[in-house]
Amino acid sequence: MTEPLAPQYDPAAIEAPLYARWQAQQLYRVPADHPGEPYVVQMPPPNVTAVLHAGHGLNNTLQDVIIRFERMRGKRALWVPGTDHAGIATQNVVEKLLAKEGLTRFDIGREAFVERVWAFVHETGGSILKQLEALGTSCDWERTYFTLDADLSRAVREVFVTLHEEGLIYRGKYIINWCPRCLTALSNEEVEKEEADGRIWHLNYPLADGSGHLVVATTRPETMLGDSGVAVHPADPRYAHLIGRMLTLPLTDRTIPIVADDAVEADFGSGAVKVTPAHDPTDFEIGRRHDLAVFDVMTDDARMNDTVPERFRGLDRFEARKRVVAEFEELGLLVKVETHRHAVGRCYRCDTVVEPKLSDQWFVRMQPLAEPALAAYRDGRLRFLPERQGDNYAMWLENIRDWCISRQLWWGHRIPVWYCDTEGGGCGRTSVSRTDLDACPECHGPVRQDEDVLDTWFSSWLVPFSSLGWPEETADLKAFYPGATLVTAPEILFFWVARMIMAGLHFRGEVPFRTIYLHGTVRDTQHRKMSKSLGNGIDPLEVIDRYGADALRYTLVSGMAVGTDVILDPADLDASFAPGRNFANKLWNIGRFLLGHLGPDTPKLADVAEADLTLADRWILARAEATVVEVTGQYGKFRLNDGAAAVYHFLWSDLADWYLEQIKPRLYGTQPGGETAKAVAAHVLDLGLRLLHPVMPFITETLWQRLPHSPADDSISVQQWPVPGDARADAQALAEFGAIQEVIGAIRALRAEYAVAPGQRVNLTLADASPVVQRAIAVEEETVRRLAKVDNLQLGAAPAGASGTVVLDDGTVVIVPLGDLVDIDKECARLGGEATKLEGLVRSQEARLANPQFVDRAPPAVVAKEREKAAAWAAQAIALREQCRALRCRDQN
RNA sequence: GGGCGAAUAGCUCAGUUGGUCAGAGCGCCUGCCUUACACGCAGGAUGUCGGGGGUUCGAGCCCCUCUUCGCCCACCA
Repeated sequence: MTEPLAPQYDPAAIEAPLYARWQAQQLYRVPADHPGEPYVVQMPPPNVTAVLHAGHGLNNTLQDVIIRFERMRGKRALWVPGTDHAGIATQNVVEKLLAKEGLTRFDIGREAFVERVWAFVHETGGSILKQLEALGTSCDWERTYFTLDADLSRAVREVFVTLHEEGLIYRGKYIINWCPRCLTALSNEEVEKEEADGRIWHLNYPLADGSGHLVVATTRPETMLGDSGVAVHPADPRYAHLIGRMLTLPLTDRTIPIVADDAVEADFGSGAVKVTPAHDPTDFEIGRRHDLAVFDVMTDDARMNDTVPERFRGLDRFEARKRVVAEFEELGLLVKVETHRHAVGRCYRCDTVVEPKLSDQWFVRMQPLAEPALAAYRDGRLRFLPERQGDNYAMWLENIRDWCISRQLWWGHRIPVWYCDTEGGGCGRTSVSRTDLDACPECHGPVRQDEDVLDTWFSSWLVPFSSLGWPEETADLKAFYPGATLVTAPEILFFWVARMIMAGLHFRGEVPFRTIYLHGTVRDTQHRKMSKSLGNGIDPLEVIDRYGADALRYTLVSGMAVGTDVILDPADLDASFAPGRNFANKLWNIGRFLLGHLGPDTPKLADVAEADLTLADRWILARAEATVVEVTGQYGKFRLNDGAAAVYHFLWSDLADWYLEQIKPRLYGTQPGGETAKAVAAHVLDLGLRLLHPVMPFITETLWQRLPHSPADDSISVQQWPVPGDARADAQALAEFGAIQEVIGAIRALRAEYAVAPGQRVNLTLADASPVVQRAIAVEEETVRRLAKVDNLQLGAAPAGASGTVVLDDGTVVIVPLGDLVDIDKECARLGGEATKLEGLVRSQEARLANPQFVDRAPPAVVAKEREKAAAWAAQAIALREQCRALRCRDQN
């Protein structure tokens, strides 16, 4: 792999072959006995049916940057990939496919359906992992897991049975969230609340004895068919006399009692609440307290069932609502309708309005699991980035509710519970078992396994240890648990992150990771989340195809500050990915130019005599040193964007714009010292490439392999991370070459201002040159001549004739005689203007320094600094005025 | 209803403990195809740092308040 670089940067041509090579070399394979301190990152397992989207791209890029950085730092860096069986999501996908054949899952039956899903998963599932490869992800693919694999299933079962034994899993009849489209229960977290403008109907319920009526307010009139009471607040004087009396429930032949309950808010609505125990969690509790009857009036798909009067049966809940309201109106029992803003819960998978439903489900008692998880946060064992996310975490744990884990689905881990039915002549025993049961352990009669499966998250909350072989005490488990950092989106903080922490503490006694980096979301220019339905998504594969994975990665990383979103314009990929695309192209050309001059004979920096180093050499080495410190610090703080920006600046501005320009004559052989320049250039490019490698792995590898001293068949991704001392700190070189840059900049600005033809050479006089400038010019005069196209260069007094002038911060006066190009009056006006500005600054500065409050209270260092500033400005202003006078004076001669 | 966050150049955002902090990238303007790169080079313009008050010798940076967005949580039917 050492052919010369192609003239054109073609990411497609380098990326895929490199990835294949890394895989073949098993660079990211991490056995348990791998050297180094462990650093483990668990990839948030994408849904097995998922297609790569921008969110995956961002999430996995960030993880890859972190893992590559830590790997190069000598850690035993392991990144564990996997996929999630994604119960509801996957089942929905396959059901849709079936629907195209005109079939439902009930038509083909459970066994055939599950087979069908497996076939689908084997056929198309997991392709997202292939897509991740295009990003350059350096995970250990040999460890790829699937949450329905036998070993992870075993862990799931072990956890279920253990928690059950500990009394932390129970079954019971409660109001749960029910999705009438998916036909399953959902956990609280799986319901997305959405504020919506709704209505609230005030309905008249007549007293049974005809002596009056009571008005109830409801947002869901259709549920009145299931009412079994009306509740008022015990201390509400309006209704005190009615407590205990009976009402006739309209549209039905039922009589229901009026009860008093603290749960009622007297101020809201009419102060009287209709109680529907089967269709509302609060009502369920009220019903329990007052022993009210329970009327479930809906089918699983949210139609009115046979318990309601015939004319309502079969009606969808929203149809039924209209019908009920209409009938109340006809009967003159509709008092009023008001608009009302309230939260509506929707299924997070299909967006259907969730129905509170009374049913038998399995739950995990969360309080005992939440307490240690909260303690781990409070005592600092967990760290959130951004920090404020920790409050979210704590708040959720403090108000935790039991977790409904059973799902009425077919795709997932079947609940390991077997019933010995009494109707079948059995003993009625319920068996919770680690192994499949064929017969009742008690009476040896036939058993029936629970029909339900477990919530998808009941397997993914275990992956920090189940992916490492648990419940076996494997070498992997010892070597890689606990992990170091979790990188994910805040959306799954409760679904996944918090639960992993609870499971980790409960089953392993340690938090599964220490740092939780919750990154932002990729959004469009209107700040909308990218989604398929909005059609505003960016396809990472298309971006990779057009600009390369490196360009995608750099753009994402550089746009991602901790705690912020990344905004990209899906309609303008060119503009969106310009930063990464431009930078990658620049790097390619830096490589093409520099590597073309380097060869096997290029000396190592260590073999270059100190005395041979020019100021420019020392300067770029000092810049490299500073960049090593900066980038290492920023990556270490997960400020990946700041780290990336620092390398960007080093490679583009310092190396390409200045150093490479400076050494050209030495490279071309028109000046001596070529070998030294090559050695320095090779050295700092090597450092820069290492620092950039975590962000742009492909192009850095490509260039690095062509550096003179890179071992053959080696990879930059397993090289050592640069450390301070790899280059060298040199404040003097920074200052002196900085002065050269200032002088050149001043000349260029003058040239531009006076429209000096690009090829035209000018003369230069440096008056009042500071010591730093003098020292710098003594050794880099040629650089100034060449980069600013200067002919004669002299230190001393201003020459005769019209000239342009710039006064540098250190007082050095840069004078470029420009003859006819200069309009003396204009130049004087310009200089005078600048002088006036400076004099203004000096005056305000002097006022400040004359203020005893400031001089006494501000730290001496600050005061001294302000004094220096004032002096420097004053000197500059004087120099400007002086130049103006000199200009007019010379003009007269 | 509660909690949290954000408002800085045309756009997307940095600005970590108050004293060169008014910055970067993209876009824009001017001039250049200078034998690595026009996805480039050189130069340049642009901001009462959301409004108002306050603390301080000194405030994008701290406090109060208002306005506008966003996120999370929530059993007032």
